[in-house]
Amino acid sequence: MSRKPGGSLRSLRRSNQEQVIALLIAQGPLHRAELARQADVSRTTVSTIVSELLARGLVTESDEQPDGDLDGRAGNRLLVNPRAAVVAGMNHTFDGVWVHLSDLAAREIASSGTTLDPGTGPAERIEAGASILQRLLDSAGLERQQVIGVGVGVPGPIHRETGVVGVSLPGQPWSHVHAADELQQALGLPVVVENNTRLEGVAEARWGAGRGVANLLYFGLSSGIGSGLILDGRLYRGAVGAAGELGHVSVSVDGAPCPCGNRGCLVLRAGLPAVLAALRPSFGEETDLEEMLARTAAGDRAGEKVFTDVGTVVGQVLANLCNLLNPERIVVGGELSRAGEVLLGPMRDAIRRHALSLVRDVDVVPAELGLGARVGALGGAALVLSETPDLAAALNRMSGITA
Amino acid sequence: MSRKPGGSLRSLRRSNQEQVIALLIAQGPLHRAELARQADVSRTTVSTIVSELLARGLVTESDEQPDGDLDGRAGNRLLVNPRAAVVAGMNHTFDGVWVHLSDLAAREIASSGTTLDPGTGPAERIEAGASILQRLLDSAGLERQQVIGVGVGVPGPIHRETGVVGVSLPGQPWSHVHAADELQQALGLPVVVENNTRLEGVAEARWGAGRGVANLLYFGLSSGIGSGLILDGRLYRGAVGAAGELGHVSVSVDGAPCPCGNRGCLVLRAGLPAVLAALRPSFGEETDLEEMLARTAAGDRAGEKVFTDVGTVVGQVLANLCNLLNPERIVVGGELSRAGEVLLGPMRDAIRRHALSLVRDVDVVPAELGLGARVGALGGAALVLSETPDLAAALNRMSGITA
DNA sequence: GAAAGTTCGTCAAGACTCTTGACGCAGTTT
DNA sequence: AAACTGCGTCAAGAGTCTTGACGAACTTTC
Repeated sequence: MSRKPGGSLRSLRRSNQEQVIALLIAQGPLHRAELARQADVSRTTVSTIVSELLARGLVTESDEQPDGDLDGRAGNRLLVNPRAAVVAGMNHTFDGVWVHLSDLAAREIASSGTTLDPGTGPAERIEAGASILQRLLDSAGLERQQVIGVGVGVPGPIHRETGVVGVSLPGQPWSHVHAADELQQALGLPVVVENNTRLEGVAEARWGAGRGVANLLYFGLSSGIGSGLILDGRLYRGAVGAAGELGHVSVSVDGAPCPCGNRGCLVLRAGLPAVLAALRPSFGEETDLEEMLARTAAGDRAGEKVFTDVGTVVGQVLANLCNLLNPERIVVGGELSRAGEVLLGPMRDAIRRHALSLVRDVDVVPAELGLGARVGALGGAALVLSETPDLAAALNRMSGITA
Repeated sequence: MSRKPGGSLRSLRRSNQEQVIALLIAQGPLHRAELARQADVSRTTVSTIVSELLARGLVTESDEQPDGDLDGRAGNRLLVNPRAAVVAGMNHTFDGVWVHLSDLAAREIASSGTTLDPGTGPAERIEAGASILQRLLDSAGLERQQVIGVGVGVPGPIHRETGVVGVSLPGQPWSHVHAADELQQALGLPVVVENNTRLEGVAEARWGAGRGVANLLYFGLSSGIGSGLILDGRLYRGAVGAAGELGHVSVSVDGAPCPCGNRGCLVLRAGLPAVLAALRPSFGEETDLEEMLARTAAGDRAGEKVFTDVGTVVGQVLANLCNLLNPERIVVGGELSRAGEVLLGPMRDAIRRHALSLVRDVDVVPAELGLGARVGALGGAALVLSETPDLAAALNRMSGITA
């Protein structure tokens, strides 16, 4: 099925090493006797394994005292060396690129980004990302080989097999770029390429409004409308990696024609340009989104009306989606999500009205991690953490720490 | 993460046993040297493991000659004893109950069913299923303990945690029955309860029109409209087990009101009663579905029109669904699927028109396994096969064969 | 038809890993 | 201070796998 579990005696040893590492990653500081109990091996065996891992620098001995709540001698607590191996996320948006470094326990090590001119080409963007990554690694005193993988976000749909970015809007820098290959070459590290919006969903699922939820829909409401589906705890991509394109779900069969070829697409009703167009008549051409949101929140009737309409139409789509996927929670992100309850309220109402009673008991909550390229970079790191089949094995393959 | 892979020396042995069993289940007859190569252990070790498994009756030595295509001595080929462990499926429909017995290599051992009066209550239905199962076991010379699990289909949605059947239509026998508990007690075996339609999807995914497809939508078009989602190779259930209720997806926001509370539900346009109502004016009250389908297939224009309309409306829903889930294939089953191309053609057209170009490259094919309770019973067995985390381990837990 | 070549299955000896039981140590309770 | 509890390590022993060798069975070549 998976990796060979047994095999020779040597692999038994390796397997036990990995189990010790996995326990330390998952549960933090533990002492040898506790490891022995949980791994169901003798304390002696744990001792020999731990001493080897200590020698290789993969784990370290913690000197904190564990607030002894039991009798007897307190054990020497061990933890995975946070410097032994890390994961990275890198998110390319239209504005720029952000890079995030995390340890295996999902704690931030470093995070940084830069803005880029809209005209910047993909090669230059990749270069910028690579140099930020290198800078973060240097400042943390880490070697390249200690990066288990990089989760990279780019705009647009990504073909699952080939890693090529498809076209969503014409004129965007990444169209038809073989992103997986180019990034792999530029970074010299294992790379997973994903859509920005999906990565935001992955980030919310691990650190944000979707913590601990197995079936989660992240709904990104911005100039485009995309989504990230976390189903049974894992990111769902679809056959060619195009799952979650909610913007072109049709909300009225004979609605306005959309550049995509379909009619009545949701994005024509609820995308940022459409919403701005609906707000302008009441607020004037000069007002920016920020202020329109503020005035709507303060009670502006015209603004409320616009967001009620948007929330209702989105809620109708979400109701159908609840019938189909029965998610436990829907996390709403993207620029428009800053409208808050004036948008989420009507969404909840529409779901309550249109979804089956069995599935309508779904949380609809705003995203927690904010906006911008950083969120997707968090998601990239989270994706590597969740999709590396065995983090412990990956860590165990690290030969040792040089420093 | 999963089962402890290493542990003591004893568990190393067990782990190697399980790997040998897993190879034999997955690849059929193999000889010892081949097992040794694939399991990456020495031939000596395989020999000792195999001799123990032979003694316990879990594997048998095949006497067929393997058509030696290589030099050298031919090995004695081994195979899992088909009598060592089996899985069962049991499908309760409105008409009756069907039971299916399969070995671990997914080969049919026995299959049988009976019809039941529509007024029959759940307890009696369970009793009928249990006695058929017992009869099949007896005729195959199998003990109860050799059944790894039973996948049971019942009509209506099933709550994931509690196993209680929810209400879809009033007056159906299973409403509010705690199916999981009652079946478990009656059968005295591990039970997984699922919705009929989902099990049909699972059956098509393993043996029918969805073989080898990781992302599959089974679309059941009958008096109700349900679906089974196979996502990344596994049955998707949703947060409370209600995923896939496509019948009450709304196709027009201000359509006719539906008993479910929503408006414009798909089932009001494409469910069997609605289709029959649309066909009657042209074919008369006395004609049955069978004949109407035959005459439509023979070129009846009025019939064609009805199925074109149904296919188009369904296709519009499926197009949205393709945008959301990007499935690789859609398998259409249920009674109405017998209409064939006159229904599937318009579905394909609608998908081509309304879905994004990235996702519209989806196969739309008819179900292959036919209709009736038997298909769901096949699916029940398939579900146990696919959801038993480690079949080899389950088999290895069998103490030995009595006969 | 015999000899050489290839591969299978098994045996005995040796290597490696884990466990058992004992001991000293560190901290808590009496 | 003494007793108690639990941690970490050591030495001896048990268990599993591997190595290298052998005879057996089948194919190819002379």
